[in-house]
Amino acid sequence: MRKGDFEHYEEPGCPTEVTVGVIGGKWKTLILTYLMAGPRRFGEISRLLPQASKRMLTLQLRELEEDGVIHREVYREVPPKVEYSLTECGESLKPILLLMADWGEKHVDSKIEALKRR
Amino acid sequence: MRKGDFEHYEEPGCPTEVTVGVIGGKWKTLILTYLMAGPRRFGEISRLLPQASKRMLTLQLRELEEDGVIHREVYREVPPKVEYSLTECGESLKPILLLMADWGEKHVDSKIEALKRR
DNA sequence: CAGGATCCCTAGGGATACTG
DNA sequence: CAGTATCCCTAGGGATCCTG
Repeated sequence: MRKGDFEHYEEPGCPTEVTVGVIGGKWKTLILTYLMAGPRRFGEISRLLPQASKRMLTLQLRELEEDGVIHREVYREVPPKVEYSLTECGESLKPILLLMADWGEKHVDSKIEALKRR
Repeated sequence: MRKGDFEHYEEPGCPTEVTVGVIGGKWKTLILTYLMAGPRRFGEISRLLPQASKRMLTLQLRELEEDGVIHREVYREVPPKVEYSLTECGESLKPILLLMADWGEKHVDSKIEALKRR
């Protein structure tokens, strides 16, 4: 089991915990958002998220894969090529991801103000 | 500015980053979800999230407050009483929170299976 | 009751080097 | 290109004690 992650699933708790467990990682929501537009190669995702190291990106992608929301397709070529895409389960997250993009767009200004205040 | 948090807001990036910045903390989504039902006292939230220490809860609540999604009402009584509630801005997150609860409910079983596999 | 302040530790994650 | 493997460090967070 992933450490600290949903360790008490015997007790129901709140269903939201499940969703947070899947998309709650540091970069996961952003990765999934970018994948909504279609499959992306590792390097593309890396360039879209310059703040995330390749190491972290790999780890987050592995967990998303384990949770069944993204698919990893390896093309055995030289040089190697790997494409990540949303699974059907991942597609079912679209409504959430789209609402999050909407909300962010509407509140970007006040968030920037909040950050400057600190 | 909060460390590591949206440090490059000069460059637009993805709007979703804003939303993740606000609700992306370890316990924030859960806190907000519980507050949807109405105001809650600190102790109540703490009991709803036994895994979170009081210290962490306080920190997360402060950030949610700074971001303007929750309101902190202090009743000057003995013993002290503090109630947290969603602001109007926080209420606007409801559609997202409700979708997340839905998604979690539908995928709780497969998530448990994924966890057992590890 | 609802935190604030300190001390302290570990595991999350960066940097670098290497490989199929 | 798309990772994996190591080393290494720091800051995130637990535990404890204190207070308005």
